Amino acid sequence: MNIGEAAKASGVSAKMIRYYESTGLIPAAGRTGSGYRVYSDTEVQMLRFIRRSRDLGFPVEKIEELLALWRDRSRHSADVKRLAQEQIDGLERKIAEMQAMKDTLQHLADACCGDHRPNCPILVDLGNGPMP
Amino acid sequence: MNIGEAAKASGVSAKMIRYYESTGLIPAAGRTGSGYRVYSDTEVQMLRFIRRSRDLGFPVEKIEELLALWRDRSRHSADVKRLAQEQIDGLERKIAEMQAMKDTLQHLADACCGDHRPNCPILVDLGNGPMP
DNA sequence: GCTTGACCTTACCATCATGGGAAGGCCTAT
DNA sequence: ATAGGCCTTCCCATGATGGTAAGGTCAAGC
Repeated sequence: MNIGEAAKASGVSAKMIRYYESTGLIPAAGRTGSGYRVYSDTEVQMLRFIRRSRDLGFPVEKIEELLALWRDRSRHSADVKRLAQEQIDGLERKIAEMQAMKDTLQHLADACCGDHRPNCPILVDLGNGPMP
Repeated sequence: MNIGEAAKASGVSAKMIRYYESTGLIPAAGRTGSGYRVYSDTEVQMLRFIRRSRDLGFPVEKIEELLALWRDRSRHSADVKRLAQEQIDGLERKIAEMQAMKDTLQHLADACCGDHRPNCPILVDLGNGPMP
């Protein structure tokens, strides 16, 4: 399989496959005589693992740890669960932060009549609102 | 007021004030004879407006529009409300996305016993889970 | 065997908002 | 006068991804 086929099969773009190789997240792929990268099913599975982990929001740094555990047949599932829980907690924090922004904005937007007049509580808040 | 004082008074770091000036988000500040930037209360208020807008998640690009409306005394509040609503919608989308990630992870973590054994449904999912 | 088009390679640039640091100048209090 | 704290500009880094350009390769059709 060349890089384009591996990309289609894994859902990771060719560009990103090369990037992951350059940063050491995945080992350097084999090459044909003319320099094309070659991928086996095993390597494609690893790429799918990475893709799925990215889809769940794990940063590449954490995926490195996940991959190490994946390969380690004597891993403790507690270590995997801990990484997952940390990710859940991080998501929770970001969600709460964005929900707070959204609530504030919704409150302001509700108070704005949104017509042709210049009068606007949203702008008033942005100009005079609470300081950090 | 010099840049350090303006930073303290507005909550925007000196670094970012210079950056906003370099990108044209704010007009170039006046200078003392020796080249120090000088800020008036009006300019500090504009910086606070920016800071508050950033805290509500607006990208700088949108803040440019908000600032223009802020200065425009014949604005239509409908335009402000539209910007706010777009921001609310964007936040909503990101929240939903992250909530879906979190739910999936929670489900997987709940199924992982998290002990010393290597057996782990989280890794199984990452390796074989749904394709994009 | 030659052309064509699709693919591969590397290398560089851009994003977006922010921080870090270096090298050098200015200002104020002692 | 000197020390330390502020200012200036300039350059680099982040994180994950996309774009583009210049050049090599492969496979299919003629």
